[in-house]
Amino acid sequence: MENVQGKRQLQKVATREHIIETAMLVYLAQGFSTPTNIIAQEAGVAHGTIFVHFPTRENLLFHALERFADNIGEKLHGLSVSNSDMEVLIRAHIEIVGENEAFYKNLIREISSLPLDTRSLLVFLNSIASHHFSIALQRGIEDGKLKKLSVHMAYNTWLGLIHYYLQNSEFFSPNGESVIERYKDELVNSYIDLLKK
Amino acid sequence: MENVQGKRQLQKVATREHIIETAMLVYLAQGFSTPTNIIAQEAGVAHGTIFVHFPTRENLLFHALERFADNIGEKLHGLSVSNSDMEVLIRAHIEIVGENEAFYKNLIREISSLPLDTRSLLVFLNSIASHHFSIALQRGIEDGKLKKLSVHMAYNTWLGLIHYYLQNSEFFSPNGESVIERYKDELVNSYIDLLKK
DNA sequence: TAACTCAATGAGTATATACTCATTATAAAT
DNA sequence: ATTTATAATGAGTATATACTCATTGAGTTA
Repeated sequence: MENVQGKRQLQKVATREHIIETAMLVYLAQGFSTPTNIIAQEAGVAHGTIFVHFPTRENLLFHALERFADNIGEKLHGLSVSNSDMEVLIRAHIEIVGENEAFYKNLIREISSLPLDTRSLLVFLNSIASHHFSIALQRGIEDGKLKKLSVHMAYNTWLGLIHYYLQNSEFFSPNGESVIERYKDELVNSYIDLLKK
Repeated sequence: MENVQGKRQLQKVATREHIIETAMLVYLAQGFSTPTNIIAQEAGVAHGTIFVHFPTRENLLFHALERFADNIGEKLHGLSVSNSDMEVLIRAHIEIVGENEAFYKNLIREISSLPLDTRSLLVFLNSIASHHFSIALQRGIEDGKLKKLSVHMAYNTWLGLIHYYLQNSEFFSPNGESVIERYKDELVNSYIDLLKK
């Protein structure tokens, strides 16, 4: 009976899981370069236990980030359901970003210090959003509502704007309030203004 | 005779100067978090010599960044001379960014790990550019060439776009070529398209 | 010339942090 | 019941790096 797992194996899986989940929480609060000893402490395990389950710090980071990316990726896929109108789409998009603001903020700030394999996770997320964006822009152009613009540049402008606010969030929201929550209407409205004929 | 300086004092000033200039070069090539021992090595002085001239690593960093900011700030002031046309202005602006691409790239990537006093340097640079931008936008709106837009949002959109390309430069220019050189026309043209009625 | 001052040196200290491994306690197998 | 396998431990190791300080040797002053 191959599937029967003893207490040992179950415990091992549970510990690994617990470490990943703790790491995700700690990364949100303290950034992705939080040392392994802090994560061990928060998880209530010995420092060495981390390395029983993950060969390196980067490996743990990768698994935690992958899980974030999976969650958000699923939400982004859902954008397609009914949104071919640009304004509706980017409003839904910024809503998702807002729900994961801590993740995006840390990712954007630290991405250049992250290992290469983790960077591809952001590329993956962007490519999902990009696809829906492309369809909505084409539609808007065909309907004569939006300017004829390069999809590529229009999308990068939108991402650039959001990233700029996330990266400089203490400047825009000095008290630690959510930047996206505070500026989403202004961001969506002024971006749509730019796209309109 | 107060101004007479002996060999000693001259030497000290020269060494300090040499360390700052070396640091500027090294920072451009290796990023602003290059360790002090590397800078000492490149400057051909002992590691301890760094701390004869600067109390902390951050202090050296501050002096080097301040010098970058002064140089660029002067160029940015020059934008005012003849540019009240938006397209001319942002083309001149991106030209200056391109001339200092390595500096901007490192600054944008590492700014969240830099000490607070150095961040104000970027705020300072942006406020100079922002002033010229504001004038050009008002002019364009009054002339009926540009949409009525919030100066603030229009400027942040432009900066966001440039920062996005700088931050993701290996993605846009995988071979290490200058991103700004390669994309400046496309960036200026598509941004101006967005502003036009 | 002798005494003194100080810029520069570089070996040494302090700290942070990733990762190792002998040991332990408990589950599993005999 | 005894032996074996292994999850977890935590003290220990290795490395990076900011910063210190006693020492040196050349410049300055008396």
